[in-house]
Amino acid sequence: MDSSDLRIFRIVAREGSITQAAARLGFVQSNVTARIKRLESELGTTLFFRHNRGMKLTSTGKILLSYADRIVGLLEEATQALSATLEPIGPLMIGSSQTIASIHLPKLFTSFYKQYPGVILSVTTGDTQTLIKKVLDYDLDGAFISHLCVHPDLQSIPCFNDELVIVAAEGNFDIEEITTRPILVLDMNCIYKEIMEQWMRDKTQTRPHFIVMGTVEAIIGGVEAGLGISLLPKIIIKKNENSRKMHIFALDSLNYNLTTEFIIRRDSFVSSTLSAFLDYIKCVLEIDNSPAIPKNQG
Amino acid sequence: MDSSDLRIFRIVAREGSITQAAARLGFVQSNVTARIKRLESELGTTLFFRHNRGMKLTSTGKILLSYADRIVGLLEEATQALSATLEPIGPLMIGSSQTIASIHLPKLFTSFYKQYPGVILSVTTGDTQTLIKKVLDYDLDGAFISHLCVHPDLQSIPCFNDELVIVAAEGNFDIEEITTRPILVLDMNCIYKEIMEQWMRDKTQTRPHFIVMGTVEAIIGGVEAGLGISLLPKIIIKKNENSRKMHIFALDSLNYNLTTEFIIRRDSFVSSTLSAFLDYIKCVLEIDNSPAIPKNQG
DNA sequence: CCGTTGATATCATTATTTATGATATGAACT
DNA sequence: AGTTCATATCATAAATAATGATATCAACGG
Repeated sequence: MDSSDLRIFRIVAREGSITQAAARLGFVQSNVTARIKRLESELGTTLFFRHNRGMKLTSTGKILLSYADRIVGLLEEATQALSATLEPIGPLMIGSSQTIASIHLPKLFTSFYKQYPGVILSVTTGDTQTLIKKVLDYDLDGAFISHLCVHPDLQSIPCFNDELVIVAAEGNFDIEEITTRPILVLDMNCIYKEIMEQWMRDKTQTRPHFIVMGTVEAIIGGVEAGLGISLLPKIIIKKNENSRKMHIFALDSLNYNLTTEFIIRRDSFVSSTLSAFLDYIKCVLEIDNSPAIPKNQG
Repeated sequence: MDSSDLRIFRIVAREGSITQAAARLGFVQSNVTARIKRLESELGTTLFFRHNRGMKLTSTGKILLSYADRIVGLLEEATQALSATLEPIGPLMIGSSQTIASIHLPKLFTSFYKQYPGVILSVTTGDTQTLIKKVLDYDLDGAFISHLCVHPDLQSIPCFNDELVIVAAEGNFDIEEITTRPILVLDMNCIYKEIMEQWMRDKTQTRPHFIVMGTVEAIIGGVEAGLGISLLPKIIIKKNENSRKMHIFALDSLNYNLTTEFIIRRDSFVSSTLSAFLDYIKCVLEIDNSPAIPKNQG
């Protein structure tokens, strides 16, 4: 039994006539007759009494009519409910730390854009405080930040979990030695600087010397050239491991992993583009967190 | 949007994979892909995020899934509910007065039998009291009687409404004269005798003389031969008006019309054959009572 | 008695829709 | 680079639905 059968059945039941129903449906009479007969034989019951003035529902038919009404009603309601949700079109302003922008966003944005080609994406990089302010000021729809954010007007979705490693120039294998080197950071507010500061405090008595490099690429270049050491997501190094001349030290502290979360305003109107983006990142995260490919149901 | 689309959609949503869903449905993967894509384009929304491990519902898709579950559930429930109602097969014992049996039952039984060829119909004629007793004794499933029946164990459905007329031999046009004639009746308990008795009491002072003829055809023959007068449903006379040599007098009393009702036991199990028959006569009555062929809805 | 009307049923044919099979594409993992 | 495991595409085959012509059947009217 199919909903198209029920649609036809309903009209026949209401019109009390196959001919009338066919006219109403824009079908030929024989087709409607055949559909009704097929429905009856499929269900193994008589749905109509045939008489020379048309068709009249049997009690079985009346039962089916009540189901048919509910089913067709739900189908229409569903169509209504879904056609209301329009495909997202328009700008979507996302903020991000530089590291996240270079590690995670290219892939994420590529697949998101493939799904929603009408969305005009733009990424603004900056330090955590700047990004939070822009989100609060409605300059950004949302931002990826690596601090835990507890602002009352913001809500956050944990997104990425990156292993952080200390990197040093090739040949610098002595962890004690490298702690004396300057530390290359993006800016004076970045989370990597804070973590390094904390770590150095625990490890050594000396106050670390920071050099602000401005971009991730500049930091990597500086490390390779032996200017200093730095703290970076492991994945950034692994990506082009072969072409890089760096040594990796595992960071043996509690801040070994860095969680990045996506923040949005708690109150504001959620645009269709942002809504789609939120959906999308939630979906991607579920996939990435899923333990393995579930093999089941033979 | 069709229920078959929803059935496929549901499996894909649950399996999280078109390939798996196709396997489960016994379809080829490309078909499922096409159906889902068509559904999406028909609704104008994206129902799934595609990723390299399969498909994941969007929030729009989740909404549709909840509708799909309800719709498919109702379809299954309907199938269940209807397949339980078996086609009636077996004997159906009906009682009837002779007049009703000859006027109404041939047509009624013909069309009923056409609808339910598995039902083995049988008619028992008799007077009202005998029929009532047989129904109460479970010897008959039901009976057409022309008395108002108020027995506590019986319920009744009004069925036919027949105009009664007094008939006399051709040439007997004087109403005063014919009241002196004997009255031909089926039996001493029949309703026609009672009505005539009442009418004669109002009309004349003389006590009427009744002759029991046993069958309707015998009465008609007796009237034609000038043996006496009788009271019969007008339709019986009209049926073969041309071939009969009788005169019709309208009965000018309150019993002008005779109502026939179908009685059944109130309590007993209603067999599928009886249930179908009840349904059927209710339907036929609605048709006959309907004022005209309803013309509507352009 | 016979033809007309107004309904459903049947059936061969056509049109449309659905399913298939082969192949392309694409991302992740090795 | 190659393998694996997904979805997407496309020409074609198979199944299903719609059509048009015709049959049937009961009621009605002349």
